[in-house]
Amino acid sequence: MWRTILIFAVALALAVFALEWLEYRFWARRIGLELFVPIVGTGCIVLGIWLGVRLTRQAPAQPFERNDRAMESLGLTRREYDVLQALVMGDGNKAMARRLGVSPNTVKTHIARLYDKLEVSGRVQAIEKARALRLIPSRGDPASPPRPDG
Amino acid sequence: MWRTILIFAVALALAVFALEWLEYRFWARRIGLELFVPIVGTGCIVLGIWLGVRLTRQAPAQPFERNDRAMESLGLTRREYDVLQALVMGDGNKAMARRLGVSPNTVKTHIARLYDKLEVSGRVQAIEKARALRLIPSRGDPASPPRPDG
DNA sequence: GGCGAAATCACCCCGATGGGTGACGACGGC
DNA sequence: GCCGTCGTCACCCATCGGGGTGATTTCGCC
Repeated sequence: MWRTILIFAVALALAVFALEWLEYRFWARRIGLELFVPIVGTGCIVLGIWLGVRLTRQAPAQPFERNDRAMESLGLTRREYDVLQALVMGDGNKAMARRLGVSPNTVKTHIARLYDKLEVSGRVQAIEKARALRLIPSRGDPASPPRPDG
Repeated sequence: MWRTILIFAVALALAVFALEWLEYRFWARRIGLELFVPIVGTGCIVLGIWLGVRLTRQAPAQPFERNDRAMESLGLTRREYDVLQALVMGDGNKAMARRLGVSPNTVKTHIARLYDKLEVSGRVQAIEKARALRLIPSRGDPASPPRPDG
């Protein structure tokens, strides 16, 4: 909000200086006030629209960043995060085991720890909570950028 | 885009009429051009910002409309949609039965039909597909407006 | 070398879940 | 009246999923 006001003030000052630079008094007498004021108004409206668009567009284009703060506060390990991602695919434990190249029993262990740390019971709730904590992207989120740690 | 231009033109015309109504020539002479033009400019910039905000904020805030076309092409019945909604909550069959006021066996029947129609197997996949078809809102979607048949 | 965390796997138990079949009442359309 | 759909419920059965315990290996760290 304060940023908005600041930028607005700066833009206004710039506009005034620009008008001064254009010797607006001369032009106002030359072409007449009836034409000059609408011209200035048009320019200011365009400037305002640009400002408004500029200031309000920022939220929609976030490409999903994993909430690492929540990651470590929960103490999620690498492997638990792996099974979380496999969980989202709708895999059964057996399919997850194949995907991760481990035994189904191992998958079960990781899932149990995952439920424990997320304080949920059941796959659906786990996915729901993981999305709420932004550990994994929600439907419609843009593709996540590649990250060095995987 | 055309709507933008139209609204812009209308707003500009309104501004001109407003200035006319205020007898701007009188005021321009009265308080001086150096003050009058910035005042008009300020007003126009505010108007422009309002327009810009107004015009750009509507695409991201679509309040989720259920895809009724998919609903009927799948042939989902009322009750099947009910269990779908309960499914999203992460309920077990027993909890769903309590929520809907029917027997767990009935819930199982509806769920089986639901899986059949959605061509999935398992709760997670069902929710995923339902979201993809926009039968139910995704995480982060605004609350759905009340619907007479909903 | 010792320690702890992480990862792996096995086993048990039992309730939950998915798949299938059959049945009954209600309701609307022909 | 007959038929199809919907909603409801019951039963069987096989598998899956969640909870718990215990064990081993691997790895980094002190």
